[in-house]
Amino acid sequence: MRNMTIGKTASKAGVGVETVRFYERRGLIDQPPRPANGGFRVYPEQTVERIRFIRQAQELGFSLAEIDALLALRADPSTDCADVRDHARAKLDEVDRKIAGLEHLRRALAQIIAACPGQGALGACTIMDALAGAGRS
Amino acid sequence: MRNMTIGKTASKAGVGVETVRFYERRGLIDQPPRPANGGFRVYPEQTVERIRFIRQAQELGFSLAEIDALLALRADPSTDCADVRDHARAKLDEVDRKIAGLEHLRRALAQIIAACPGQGALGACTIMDALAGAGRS
DNA sequence: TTTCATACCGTACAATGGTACGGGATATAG
DNA sequence: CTATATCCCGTACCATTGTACGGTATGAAA
Repeated sequence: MRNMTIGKTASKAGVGVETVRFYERRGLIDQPPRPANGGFRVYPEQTVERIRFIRQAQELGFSLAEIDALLALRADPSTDCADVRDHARAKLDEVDRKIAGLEHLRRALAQIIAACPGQGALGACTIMDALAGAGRS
Repeated sequence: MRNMTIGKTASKAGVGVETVRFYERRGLIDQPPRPANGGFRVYPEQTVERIRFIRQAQELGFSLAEIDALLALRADPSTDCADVRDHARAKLDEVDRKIAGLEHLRRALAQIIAACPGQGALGACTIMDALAGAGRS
């Protein structure tokens, strides 16, 4: 099953053909060898694994730009495991910050909902008041 | 201070001039009266408040499309406060779902970081293993 | 040999919320 | 009167992660 076409590679990796070409343009996967001038791309099995790496990292919240960096780390023989862990930690911090922001938002929303009388004309709608910034400085 | 130019209105509302025109194109704020044909936009004080409403709602996590709906509710005399509360509750649910997703992610990241030996060659890097999908089915 | 799937390429489009630019008109201050 | 600020409009661009399309070439199977 080695030396696959792009379609075979894409389906094995669980992505679309266009996605593979997109990753190639993005520089996330190597230019595959092409017979002479302009023939079909021929992928080694390794490429499937590389695409899976990309998708897995995406599921862990890494952007393609960050995955670029992870792949560079992986390719560098002088990389220590601690370098990789630093990236993971930075991402964890980022996730924590996002959660904190959303929880802040959640509290604000919950509060204006709790203060809402639940029915009646808009003139007495505390949510509309909150949106209009009634309590602004 | 009524009957302001777009620049004055924008700065009072705390946004850029382009943003005001963008909101107008988007239909979020009314076409302001224009003297005869093609003169300058002249805004009433009300517009400043409307832009503030938009920004406040954005801070509470509403998209411009959702703010469209809120503004329509506000303009409709038959709107009951409960209608507004429904929107706020739907947004709260959405925020809750986002938080849950991020917490899921957080756990996954924390787990691979905890399993990391913290130093050493990449061959033994459990984070890289996790990214490569070592444990895939 | 004909047909069909698949491959190629470049470009445009999707959603979001603006920002920037170019060229021209006008208002306000000095 | 002149200079500068501000306004006008239409259009393109920013970032992100792909997806879609049109036209063409090629490989493989029947």
